[in-house]
Amino acid sequence: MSLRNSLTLDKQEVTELLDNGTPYVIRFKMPEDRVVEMHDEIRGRVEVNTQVLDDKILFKSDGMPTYHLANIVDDHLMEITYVIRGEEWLPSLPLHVLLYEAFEWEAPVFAHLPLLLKPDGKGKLSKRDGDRLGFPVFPLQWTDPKNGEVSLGYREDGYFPEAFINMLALLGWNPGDEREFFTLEELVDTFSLDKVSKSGARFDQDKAKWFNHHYLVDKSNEELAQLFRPILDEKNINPGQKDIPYIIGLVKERVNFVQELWEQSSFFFLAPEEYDSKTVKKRWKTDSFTQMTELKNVLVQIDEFTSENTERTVKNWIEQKEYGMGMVMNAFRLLIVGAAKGPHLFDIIAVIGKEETLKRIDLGLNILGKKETVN
RNA sequence: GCACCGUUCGUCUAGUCAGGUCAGGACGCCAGGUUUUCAUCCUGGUAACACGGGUUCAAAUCCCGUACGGUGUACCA
Repeated sequence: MSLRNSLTLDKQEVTELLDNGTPYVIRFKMPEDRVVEMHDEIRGRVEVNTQVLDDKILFKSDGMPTYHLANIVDDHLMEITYVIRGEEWLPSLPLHVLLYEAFEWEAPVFAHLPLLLKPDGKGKLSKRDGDRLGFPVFPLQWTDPKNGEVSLGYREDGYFPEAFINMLALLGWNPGDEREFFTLEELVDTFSLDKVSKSGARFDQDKAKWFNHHYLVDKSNEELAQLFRPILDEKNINPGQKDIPYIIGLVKERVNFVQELWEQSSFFFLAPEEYDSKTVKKRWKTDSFTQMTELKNVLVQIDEFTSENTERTVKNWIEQKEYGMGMVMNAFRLLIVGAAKGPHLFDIIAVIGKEETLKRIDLGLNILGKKETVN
């Protein structure tokens, strides 16, 4: 089967068709049998025989150039020296090289980057995979102007720009040593095409989270407090005199994202509304009611309600009474936090203050009551 | 189908060009330690050279083949 064009038609037919305004395209006449030698910065020498290439369309029937032509002309005019693009363009490279050659233009250096693969299964990552698996594939949230479809973005998911960039840079590239944290500036200095790997890289959400955790912990408490404040507003929390940066400092190592800060710090602002049933079962024992009642009396007498002071006093009391440290502290934590989580308990009660601490003990004592028997 | 590209722990990868330490690191996972809880943190562990030939004293590394995978094969980019 051959093309019906100026090469296969005789001159008169061609003129006739042209005069009649018959739509036509302009193609690149591919050399018959030639081995095109190309160089890719990442893959090295690549060869392909023109026999397997067809006469590509350069101008569409509407007169507009195709990507292939426009790309070469545009890059040449802009004096582009490096073309760095995804591996899916590699099969088009011979055409592009031949086009530069036909124009007698100097071709730029080409580098074809490995593809980002979907986390499960095979194939390159697509927007649909993100929607399906619940993670973003775009750096920023994006709305398709055509159909209004919204795609998730890493920024909107709570990833820091520096964490995202760091994570992405290491997908398909590495510095050749064991460093793995890079600022943008360091990447600019360190990145080189010859360290780019050839095979596709699968995105790993766990590692992305780990990067974010690293950068989050690295940020100052003040900066994180600024980011956390809108969340408090949203929850209608009035922090009063509470030192938000200090609180952030106590909990930031336990989270990967700013938005997770709330569930790790809500008890600094609100008394428990319910008590985690598993923790109750495990930590609220027969003696707990009595011990907590006694503890309350101990705490009432402390004037300087600092972390160090309450800790010393409470521990002395526990030793004196020969109660179990774990026994008392876990029950105490349950009353203050409502669950078996959170930072150093004495730090927590120092923040919420003596009055609130006593209130929460009363509240818990009322709700949990006295456990009569051990089952 | 054809062409091109690729293939080291579950994942990201070092090592391959200039063959020669029990194949190294990180994430994850597991165990132990620290701790009043959870998390962090520390220590340890788990786990890979796709397969088959060849070259060589010696192959993850060089050569050939096979398998598998990816991409491309649009008047898209």
